[in-house]
Amino acid sequence: MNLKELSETLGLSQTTVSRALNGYPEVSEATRTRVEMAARKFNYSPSSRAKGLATGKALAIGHVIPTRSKHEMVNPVFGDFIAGAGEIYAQNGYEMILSIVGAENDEETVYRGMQSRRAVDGVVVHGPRMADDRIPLLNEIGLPFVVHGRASEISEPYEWLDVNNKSAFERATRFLIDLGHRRIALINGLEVMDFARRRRIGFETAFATSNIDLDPSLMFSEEMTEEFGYETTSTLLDRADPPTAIVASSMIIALGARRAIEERGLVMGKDMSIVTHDDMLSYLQNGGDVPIFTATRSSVREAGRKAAEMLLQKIAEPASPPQNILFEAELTVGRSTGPAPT
Amino acid sequence: MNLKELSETLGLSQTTVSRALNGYPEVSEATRTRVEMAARKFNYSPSSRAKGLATGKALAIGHVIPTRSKHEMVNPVFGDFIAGAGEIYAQNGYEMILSIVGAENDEETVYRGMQSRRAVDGVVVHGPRMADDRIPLLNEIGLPFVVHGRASEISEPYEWLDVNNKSAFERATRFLIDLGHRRIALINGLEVMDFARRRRIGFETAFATSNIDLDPSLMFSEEMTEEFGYETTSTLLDRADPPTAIVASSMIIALGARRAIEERGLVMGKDMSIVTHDDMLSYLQNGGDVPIFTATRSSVREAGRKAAEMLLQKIAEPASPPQNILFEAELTVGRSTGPAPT
DNA sequence: AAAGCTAACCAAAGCGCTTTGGATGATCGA
DNA sequence: TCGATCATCCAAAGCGCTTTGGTTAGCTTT
Repeated sequence: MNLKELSETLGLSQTTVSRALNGYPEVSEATRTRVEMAARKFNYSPSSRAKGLATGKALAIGHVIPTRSKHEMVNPVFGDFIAGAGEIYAQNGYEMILSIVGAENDEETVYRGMQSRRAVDGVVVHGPRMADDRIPLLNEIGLPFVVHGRASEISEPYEWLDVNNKSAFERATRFLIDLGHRRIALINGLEVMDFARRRRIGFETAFATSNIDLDPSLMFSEEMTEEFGYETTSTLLDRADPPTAIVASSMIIALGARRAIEERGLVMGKDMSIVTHDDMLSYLQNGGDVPIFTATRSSVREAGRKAAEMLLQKIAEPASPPQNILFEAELTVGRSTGPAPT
Repeated sequence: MNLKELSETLGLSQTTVSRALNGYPEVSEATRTRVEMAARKFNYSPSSRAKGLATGKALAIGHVIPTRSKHEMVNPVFGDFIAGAGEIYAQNGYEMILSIVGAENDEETVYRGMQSRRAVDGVVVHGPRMADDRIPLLNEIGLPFVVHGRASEISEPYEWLDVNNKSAFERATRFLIDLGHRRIALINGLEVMDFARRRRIGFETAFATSNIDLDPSLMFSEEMTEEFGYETTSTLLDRADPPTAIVASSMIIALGARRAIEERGLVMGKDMSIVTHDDMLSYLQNGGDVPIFTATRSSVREAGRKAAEMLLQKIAEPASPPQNILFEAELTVGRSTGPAPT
């Protein structure tokens, strides 16, 4: 069923039917309801391609997911993020177009392609890296975008929302210091990723402001897998001078760390304290009345919702100045931390 | 830059330019290369909406992700699956449209909407349930689809690809039985999900064919979270008659189980054996020279690739009979299993 | 009662592409 | 040399919508 057929069935012009369906005022209420009933009855919805062509809008948002790391890893955070964003798109009649891109040089092609094919009205940039070249690119080609995270070393203005990674990790570290810990390890994500760098800086700042020396050999940076958490913690525990606490950059890492700890018959929160960042993923709930892990938490699903809202607003008002939102993570105390063993 | 402008720049008709770009023969090689160069130079690609309107194809595939479970959980498997599918779409000039749907009654609306808006040429059905009503629906409205998994109790033919869950779990269970285990627990996903039921049947079959009684109080079925694996295993270990082995339905569950085991100072593979199903997710590698977990493994990313290929082929040849593919999982032995303690 | 409004509708153009149905000149067979 | 065949190219229609620029009939004004 298309517009023409529907309007013929109703004995009306396409114009009137279109206007009735789109809520224009120059249509009597009587005919409007008549049209709406018919549309429902025949299960008519306007072809999105035709509508897009006529209006010049794509009514779609692109999400480009980079997987250019060693293992072509799809960041587990991503599922929950787009679930959040998807809610907002659905409410506003937008579609979500996903593009998974592996090799580095393809990235520019994908964005330019989306733009020149007019496939999307805007994009969400995932996993920003330091000095990320996607930001100047998108600004240049004039495709509206919002970044989930930030890119250091980029001075031009752009729209982003981020967790305050630095302050979160500074507070997490200080929390451990206050518990008497002095040798604290950081098991972080890859430092090409902007968030990882900010977290390290937060970690270092806590030491600096507490006038405690930090041992650089306790800082690790790799892709955030369970294996990495396990291996690193194992190595740490086998050292002559193991740390008494660990700050981990993700639940997955923390799970690996816990495995190494418990494998040795040690007790988390007693022999070794852990604070982790928790993205509050739906299948990795840090649950219980008292959470397992002490964690800096910030819902990535909520971030997805917010990012989508920002982008839709930017598209509606392209001239408005770029918005920036900084979430503050909350530090929730669980059972994985305790005073430093004496 | 659009077709009209490009053709004017070249001093050619739109027809010729279009044909040159789409590889039609009635264009001289000389002009074809001239056109291609110009297209590249001006970064021209045809508007996907206009192209879609003109050809009647959407050049897009829909993925509808249900999250109607308790925690609105996004199945972690899904990220890797679409990464696989995305590769194939990219190679064939298709776009992937994602729709996350929460409430049950919305599901039909989403599919019908995609169909009547002509937004997609086909869809991939995720997470099939028993007697899944999406299958008759899609057959009825004539939207090409392929199911990742199967739906029992549905007799009409449809296109699917699946892991042989029954045989995998039967083999896993028999493997434990051969090691001398008699009391074996099953920690499974929700049984509304078709795969979970098939796995239980495989589990039961192994017992039946070995003439061993199985204790129904050792079978558990819930959403597959780390917490569920942990709580269930904890309860099991605290029983007077704990099992000596566990068959787990996902790595996430297995991680929870391991936590419960090691928390009690027990050793996995000695005091308690675990076999898990491993979807080979990129961030949950069951790595090492000898894998940590003995597992039935089957790459969900590969499944995504295959599903995409099947669907594109179905779209190209709608009249062809539905294809069905059954992957056989491999059983790889890791360190989580050993002979039953005497 | 004529002029002016307004409410309600409509015909047709246009969005950017593909495709049908020619047109044109060059080449070829006889 | 002349019609036939090819190789190239093109004008225009059509995909399904929105939107511009009307028209028409019924009411107010004065």
